[in-house]
Amino acid sequence: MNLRQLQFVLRVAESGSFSAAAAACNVTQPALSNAVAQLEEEFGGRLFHRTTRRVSLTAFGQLMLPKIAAVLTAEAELKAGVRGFHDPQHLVLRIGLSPLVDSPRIARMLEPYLRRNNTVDSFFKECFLDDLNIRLGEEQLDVVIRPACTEPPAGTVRVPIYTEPVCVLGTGGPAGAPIHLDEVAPLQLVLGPDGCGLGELVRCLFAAAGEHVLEYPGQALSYQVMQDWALIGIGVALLPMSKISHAQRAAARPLLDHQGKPVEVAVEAWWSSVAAAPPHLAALQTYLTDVAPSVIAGTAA
Amino acid sequence: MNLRQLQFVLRVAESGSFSAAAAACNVTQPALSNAVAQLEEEFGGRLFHRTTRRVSLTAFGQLMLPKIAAVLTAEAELKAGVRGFHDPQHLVLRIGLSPLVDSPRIARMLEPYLRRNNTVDSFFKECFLDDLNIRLGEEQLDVVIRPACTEPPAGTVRVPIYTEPVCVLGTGGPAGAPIHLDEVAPLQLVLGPDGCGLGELVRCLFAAAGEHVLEYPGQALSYQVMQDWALIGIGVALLPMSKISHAQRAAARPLLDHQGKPVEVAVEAWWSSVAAAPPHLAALQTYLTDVAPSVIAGTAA
DNA sequence: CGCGCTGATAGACAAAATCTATCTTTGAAT
DNA sequence: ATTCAAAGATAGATTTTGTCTATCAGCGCG
Repeated sequence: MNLRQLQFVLRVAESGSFSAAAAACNVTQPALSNAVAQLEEEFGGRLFHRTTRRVSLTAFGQLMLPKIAAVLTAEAELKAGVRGFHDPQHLVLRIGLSPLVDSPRIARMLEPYLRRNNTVDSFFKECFLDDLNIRLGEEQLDVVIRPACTEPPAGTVRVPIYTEPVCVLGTGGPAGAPIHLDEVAPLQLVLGPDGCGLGELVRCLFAAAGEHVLEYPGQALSYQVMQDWALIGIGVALLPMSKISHAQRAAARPLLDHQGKPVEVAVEAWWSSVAAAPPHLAALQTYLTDVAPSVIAGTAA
Repeated sequence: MNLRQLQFVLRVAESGSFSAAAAACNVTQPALSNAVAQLEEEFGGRLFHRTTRRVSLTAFGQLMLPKIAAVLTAEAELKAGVRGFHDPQHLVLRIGLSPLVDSPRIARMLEPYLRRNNTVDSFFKECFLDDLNIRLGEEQLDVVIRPACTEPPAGTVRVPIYTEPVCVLGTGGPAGAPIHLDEVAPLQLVLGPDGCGLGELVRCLFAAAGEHVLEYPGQALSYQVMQDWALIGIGVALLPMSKISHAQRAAARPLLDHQGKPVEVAVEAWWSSVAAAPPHLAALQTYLTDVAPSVIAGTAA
């Protein structure tokens, strides 16, 4: 038994003719004839009385026809469900954010997309990096925006969104003056909440420069606490500019790497390339790839 | 799409393994693997997440699985009809279920009946409440099992089957601790697929308590999605305990009404008192009335 | 009694499904 | 960290299935 045979039977019953049914199904008459005969063999009984002039349902056929139709209806509902999934009436966009990312900037970046797609409800969820990956994998989130410090799992698309300078607080040196990595390395570092990406970022940075990280044993529970600790001299804090409170921005010193270039944190959007993407998500992905960077940079409306 | 592919998908979902499913279907693993991949291509999205250690349904797969099962059930009914035509001893029992009911529990409840009446082939159909009523009226279903939230149409027999507690997810409060309706009322509610009975139930509940329902404008397409949304904080989800995934049962908080009593969903069996009942259906009706509640309660063998 | 219409049959060909063999990935155990 | 085993993916060969064209056979009509 297969769906095609059932379809053929239904069409023959509708049209009362094998030839007409074949034409309606875009197959030749022998193909349809064979298929029906094969099904009848499997069922152990004829579904149709055939004369060369007239085709009619047998008693058996009359009994089976509603059941055959039920199978095809269920198939149609399945197909409709597939289509409905790709074209849902209600559109939700679930965005996961690392605590490290500058969420106002992301909101600004998404504004044109959300304005154009005004039926889309967006929802932001801030979580640690591991959690972001898990939720992306489990399809609880559609897009994740996070620092680019590690490789994504296989089947992940990554698109750069923006970069911002990493600054140092608590060195005691001249406010706002750039500072080299090797000047920071001997100082004790105040680390932030683990898993947010900042710790990894700093460790990567130091490893790349061949420096050792001197970590303060305590762990600050928020970026604000890191700044407070840096202020009272427990150690120095490394933070992206956007996470430094306005009161202290002036004091923050841009970090330079061993080549004298500003150290930046690169923020990317990640999403799964294997999950089915309904149109509003596909549109978002295109938007993030093509438009978003220029919006962030301020070179587009 | 063909029936074989659908069968494969169902078996993979059941067994959680491509290899095991292949063995169960008497094909080699690559054959099954290809067939599923081909269906996924046709559907435009993955049905399963695969690692070499674990296979799990995607969100898309979770939505499509009931529809796939519906096609295969319809096919099985057709086959049963074919058998029944050739062998009138062969009897069919068609049971409609609201998505809200705990189908494993129903299967357990029916087991003694089916063991005693072993010439009866039973079929379960999951449909929305409206659909259940229509199909009962049209005699496409013999019995319907559904929540008791509305009055049945005239000429319907109703028999209580079981009740189960309604729980709340996503409140952020202490895991497992009972929570009052008036604590839930101010929170935004994530609603489930419309027509399944849950929405009606919740609205009845709140109306009875004189509370207003604050609905999240989006509509989750499955109970799993409701839980996902509750988990990421979009709102709180009200669900019968049996529909909460095992991983989250511990976190679920039993709902209490304004009198401090646990809120329960009452599940009933409905059938038409006017339709002629062949002996195997009459026996079922007696069984449901006299024996089933004690089987469910565990007070009978 | 042939004629025309319709469905069945036959053989060739093309498409698909399945098989065996092998590779790759992943999660766990050492 | 490294290794190992189990599970799914991939490749190429083979078989099966489905469809086509061409033709035959039966029924009803003039």
